[in-house]
Amino acid sequence: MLTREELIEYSDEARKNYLEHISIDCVVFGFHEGQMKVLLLKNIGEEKWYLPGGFVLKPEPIEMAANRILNERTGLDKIFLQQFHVFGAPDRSKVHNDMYADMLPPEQNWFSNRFLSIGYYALVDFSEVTPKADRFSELCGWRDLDDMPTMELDHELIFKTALDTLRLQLNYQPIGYNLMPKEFTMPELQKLYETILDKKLDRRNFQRRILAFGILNRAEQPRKGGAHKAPYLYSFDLEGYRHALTEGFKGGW
Amino acid sequence: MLTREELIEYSDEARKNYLEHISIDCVVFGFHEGQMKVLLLKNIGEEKWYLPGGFVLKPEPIEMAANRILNERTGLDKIFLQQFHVFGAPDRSKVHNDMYADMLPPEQNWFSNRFLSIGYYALVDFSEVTPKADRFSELCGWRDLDDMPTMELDHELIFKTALDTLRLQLNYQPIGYNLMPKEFTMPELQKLYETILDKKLDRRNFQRRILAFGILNRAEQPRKGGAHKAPYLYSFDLEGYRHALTEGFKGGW
DNA sequence: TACAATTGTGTATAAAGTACACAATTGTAA
DNA sequence: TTACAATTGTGTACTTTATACACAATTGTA
Repeated sequence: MLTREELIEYSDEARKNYLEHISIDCVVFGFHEGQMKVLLLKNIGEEKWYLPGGFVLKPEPIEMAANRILNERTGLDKIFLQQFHVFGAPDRSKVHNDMYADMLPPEQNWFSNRFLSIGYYALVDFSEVTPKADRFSELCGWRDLDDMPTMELDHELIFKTALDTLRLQLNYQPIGYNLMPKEFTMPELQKLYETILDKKLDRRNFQRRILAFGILNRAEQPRKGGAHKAPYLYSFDLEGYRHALTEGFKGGW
Repeated sequence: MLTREELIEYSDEARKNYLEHISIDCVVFGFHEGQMKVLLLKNIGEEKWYLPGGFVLKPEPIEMAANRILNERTGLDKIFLQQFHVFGAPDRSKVHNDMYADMLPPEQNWFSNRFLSIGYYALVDFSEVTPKADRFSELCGWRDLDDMPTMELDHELIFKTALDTLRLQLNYQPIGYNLMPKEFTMPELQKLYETILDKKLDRRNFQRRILAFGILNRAEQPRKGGAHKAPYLYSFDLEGYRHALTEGFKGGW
């Protein structure tokens, strides 16, 4: 929550620098210890959760805006980003419209604007992220996919749409290069797929299918030290991966 | 091209009614006599082609805006629309920015704005469309998919992205209900698929596969009068079709 | 040293996709 | 009237992909 003076300053700055009526919201997926995670922000002093988001600078490509916004939250530089939908209901920013409504007249108040939000989802390497809160939030951090809090505005819809899109893309694109560490075992990769899809897959059939895609390289040496039989280590074959990204897996027709 | 007076009037009206920085562009697909068609506009007195487009009214849901814009061009009421991408390069509206640049100062000139364009594609019944030009264009009409002219702005990119999206959706969604007349023959439907995909399909395998989707009903009587053997008539089974639309065809995983 | 947990690999069966052939219908030209 | 070309309806063999399931090997622990 801003004071009146802060609101004036923020509004003036925003109007000067950002495109009006346009915002960006990001669903950042990470994967850690067999759990799919999403990056969320929590308001100062309130149980109000949000997706990380921001605005587009007047001369800035929207893709770059999404990158900049996420760079501020994660410290990451080159982020795998996928635009997936625009959310354009007229009342979607109503909560924010009302929040500061009596502090400042609408023509001066940035938060009185109607915003269309461009949704991006990001796949990031969990271990390389250092979550940083923004000026409105006391907390920026990971939440488990199966333990998401209630979110403000239409952020639950945005999140759900992102997840649906990700699940769909699993059918014709490789996933994992941006989510897994350099080297990983087959069961670890399978866990990623199972978490995204929220269902169990057959271990043997998964291995055959994934290998048939031709996007993995097997290391010579298996991982040692752990309990149980030492599993082989795999890494993504960048050439095959990129090819699969552009060409897609299966023709369908 | 507008006169200075018209530009002033247009700009003032636009600023009053529309959300700034946001536009909508539509790729309207129709199918007629075995040819896929796209609805295009041509500027008055110039060989400049555009996709039909428009702006979003201040209190209007974007989906409704797209519907309104297309209703004005086609006369159609309930249009199958699919949002597919936002085009947000800063220089994408440069041609328009420059066009009226010396007529009016930027802060008053609507066309000096940067616009992000939300891309929608539409599938419509060719025979029910009555193309109507807008105030900037002398001509609104169909062009064959394989005979598209060079287009202005980034409209070629928008068109190409729409077509790619449509081809992708063919793999997990039924297509045709919005494009075909009530009754049609199997070869006619096959032609639609072949046109979209730009490749030949095997007649017998196509029939089996399409029928297996469970979205077609066969009429009792075949079509008569034509040359050659009388083909059966089919219509879409609305229940099955809707089910396939929401559920998708094949799981993949 | 037996055991539980986990990994690697193979095989039988079902389903889906692909390639291809032949018979039936209809208007047209001889 | 009849042969013919064009087109439609249907079926079958073969290949590829997907699914279900079993057993042997490895590793730390009790």
